[in-house]
Amino acid sequence: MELPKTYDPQRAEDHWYAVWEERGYFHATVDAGKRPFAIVIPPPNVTGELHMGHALNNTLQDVIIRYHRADGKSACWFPGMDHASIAVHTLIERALAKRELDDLLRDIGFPVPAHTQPLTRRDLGREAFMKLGWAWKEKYDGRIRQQLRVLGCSCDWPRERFTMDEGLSHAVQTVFVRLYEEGLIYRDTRMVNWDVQAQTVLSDLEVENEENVQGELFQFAYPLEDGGELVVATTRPETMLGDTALAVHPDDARYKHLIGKFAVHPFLERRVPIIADGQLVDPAFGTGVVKVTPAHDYNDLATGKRHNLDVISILDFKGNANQNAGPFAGMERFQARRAVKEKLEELGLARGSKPHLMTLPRSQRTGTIVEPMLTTQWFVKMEPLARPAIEKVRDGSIDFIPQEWAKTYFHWMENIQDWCISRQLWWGHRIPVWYRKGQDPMDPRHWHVSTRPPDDAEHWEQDQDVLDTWFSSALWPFSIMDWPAPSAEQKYFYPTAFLSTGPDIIFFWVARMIMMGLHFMGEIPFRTVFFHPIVVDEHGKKMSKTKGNVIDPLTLKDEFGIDALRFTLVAGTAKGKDLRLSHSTVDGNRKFLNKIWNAARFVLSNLKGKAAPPLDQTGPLQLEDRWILSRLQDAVSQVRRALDRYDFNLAAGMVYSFIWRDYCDWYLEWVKPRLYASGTPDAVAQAVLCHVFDQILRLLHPFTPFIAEELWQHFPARAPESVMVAPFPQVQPALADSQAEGQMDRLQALITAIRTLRSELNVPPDRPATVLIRTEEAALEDLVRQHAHIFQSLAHAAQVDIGPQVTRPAQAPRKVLEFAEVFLPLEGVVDIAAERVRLVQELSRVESDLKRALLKLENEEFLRKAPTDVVDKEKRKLAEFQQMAQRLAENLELLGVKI
RNA sequence: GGGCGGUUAGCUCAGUGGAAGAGCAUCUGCUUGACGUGCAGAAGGUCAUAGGUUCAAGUCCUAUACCGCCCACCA
Repeated sequence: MELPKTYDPQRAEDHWYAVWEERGYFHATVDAGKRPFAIVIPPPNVTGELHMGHALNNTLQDVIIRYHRADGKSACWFPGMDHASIAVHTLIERALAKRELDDLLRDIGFPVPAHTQPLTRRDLGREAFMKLGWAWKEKYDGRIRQQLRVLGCSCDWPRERFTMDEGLSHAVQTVFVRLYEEGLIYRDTRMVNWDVQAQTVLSDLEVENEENVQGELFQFAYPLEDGGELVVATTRPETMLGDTALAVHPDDARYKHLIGKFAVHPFLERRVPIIADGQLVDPAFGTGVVKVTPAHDYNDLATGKRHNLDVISILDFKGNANQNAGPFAGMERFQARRAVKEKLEELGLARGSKPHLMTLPRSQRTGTIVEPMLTTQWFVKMEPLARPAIEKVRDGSIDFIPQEWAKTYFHWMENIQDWCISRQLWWGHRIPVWYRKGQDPMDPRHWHVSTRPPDDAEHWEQDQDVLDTWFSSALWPFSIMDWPAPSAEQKYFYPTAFLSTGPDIIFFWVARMIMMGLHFMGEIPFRTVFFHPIVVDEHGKKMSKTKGNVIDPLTLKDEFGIDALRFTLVAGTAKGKDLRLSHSTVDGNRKFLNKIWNAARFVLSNLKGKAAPPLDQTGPLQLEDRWILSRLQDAVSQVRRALDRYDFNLAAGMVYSFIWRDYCDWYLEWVKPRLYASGTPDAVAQAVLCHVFDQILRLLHPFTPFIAEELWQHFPARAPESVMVAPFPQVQPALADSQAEGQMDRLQALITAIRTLRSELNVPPDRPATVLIRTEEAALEDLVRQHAHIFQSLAHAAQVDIGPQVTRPAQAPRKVLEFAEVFLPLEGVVDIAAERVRLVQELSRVESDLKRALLKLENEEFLRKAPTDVVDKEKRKLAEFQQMAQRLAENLELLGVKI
């Protein structure tokens, strides 16, 4: 039963998770006798690696779910994973190109070519690619699952779902069909963001703008039909191959006479009209002439529509110049740009260039520069969905924490654009639309939109595209509960209680879940959304692979234990602040866990292997017993309050300070004499020690479940059989004892004063001394007399003389408190000069406080306008300061200082 | 170009309009029989700046500066 001297996390962590899971502690059922509390996990990408952000987010969810489970609710954490359509595509295609997937390809029976050339998804074909996707998924999804277990996440594993499961796919199709039938899904040809590498469209959100890129504004001249030239400026010279107009401002005197005339395209057989457009053209920018390329620019397309211009696309879907590019056809887009510039130079049409700061749109996944491209896609009309979703956050039905994110949400939702949901990919939910062969695919009369293929399938062709990954994510809170079929889970667990996620996906995911939940369930998907902080390194820099400052959670587990990491993450989760993580902070919390471990050793060694009797069956409580029990009530109430408000850092901080400061530093030290002094340990002290420690383990369990369980199991007569099923502590008002706290405060202040004197004067702590305490308070006198033994054990006071009659020794270190003066008469250790300096400093501090209080109380406005309790408090303070100042002055006089 | 945060001790952060706080780190003592992964004590702050509201401002308001993050199709 003897515990080792230090805590070894590895053993406990490897052992307990399996036990908990096997006993079914993570499983929650629909139970009318309990209140529900559900969390749905933000499904990790199936091919992903668990990084620090996951560790944080899942730890926070685990803390909350364990807390509510222990508090008697049917607490269900729904786990699952996301198929991550485009992310998986990118990974697989990259691996195919490097020929890293040959083994997997053989596994699925694909004839792997003998050569070692890069492979693409098109080499495989759709069917083989899907097989490969599933094989990939099977290979990697276990890794995530395992990593969540290592973190201690108490997920209800039998409920695990995958976004491409049959059931969830059915939910996706159902939603698509219903939205289509409601007119909220439509097909349209418009300009979209095109990723030339993945060769698919992207939604606006999947485009990341790289700011302040140094580019150039290139100028060149268009020859005019009637002679002369018009100089334009552009950052993308190659698009001139698709120019179908030159635009000037209608009021621009320089060009007014040219409106309606034509320029001649330098390379292509084309007359380019000169048009007037006040919307497009800012006369002050560049040359005041804009080349118009409707096929490759949003503004130009709008201009083209206003003026009925031709739309000539010059790029294919791979980003190469197409047949419309004349002599440049076949060139890669940037090669074409260089070639066009060279050609213009050659023809003497180049008119120089200027450096130009610009913003480059890049694909979130592939990093490639996104091309605006005119294509046909499926869209969701968002505005009608957004309206009720805005309302539910505005009226407080859904809480955002921190609140500030609501503003971001409103801003986006109120300006919401339609959502492009089709993707030219294979891995994902195929769009449930069939087009009748031989008919116009743009004509809805020849469409079959249904969760099931048409009966005469041979006459139809299904849409080739899949849906945006986030389309299925948006349904997650109810699709995992078997929707559209009815289920007891939906009735019981929906709306879920809590969603924790990163603020980076507020639009991608949170907003869309709210919209879809309201639309299809008629009810919000969750009551609270918690946006966790970004984990940054110790210098406040974002962790990134390229910076090389990434900290791997599993490495930290090996080094410090997962509980230490968990506690660090929770303690660092302050609202609105980044979470700075460093090895040293985790190490600090490892020390905290070791401290708890040793407190347990102490308690255990004093129980002598027997269970302590319950509190109410022992004798009367001592002051310190009443005090620690009272402090416990405060800790329990504050931890609960903090967790209820999702103030994670405050909850962890409270646990930390109660255990270390109150329980270990004061209480354990205080009761030692009761345990050691006489032959038999004091049963009351044992009972209190044990009771409080039992409560500590329960408080600790949501944060650091492994060490909590390991210690729980070491206690004799533990009940119940696991800390996981032990009820979370509740406040017992009867144990709150402000009198005990007040008395302990005074005793502690006196003890601290003696220690300070010793320390400042380098009196060895073990050198016994007589302590003199001068006070006018009779009650304090009694209190101190009763606890003389404590002054002995905690302050090495051989003897304590107390009372109003105590005389101030002239040659003794002294400390002045609000309610007493403490003297430590020790021969040969007094440095009178230093003593004077200290007292003078203290006096000046007190006097400045005194002055401030006096000024306030002399202010008639204050007396008239401030509430009476504030005025009374100020008066009390003034009296205290006056008394302290007087005592200090007297003591100084005794040391020969004239005031 | 808009919007949103943040700025309190060396670091990480609390802080309800009514005496500026904690934990790390630092310094000084301590092999006190749970723990040196520890104990005790100390030092350390014009609460970013400037105005304003108030009897009273770290806290509320307005600007400014710096840092960070979003959103936006300016050639």
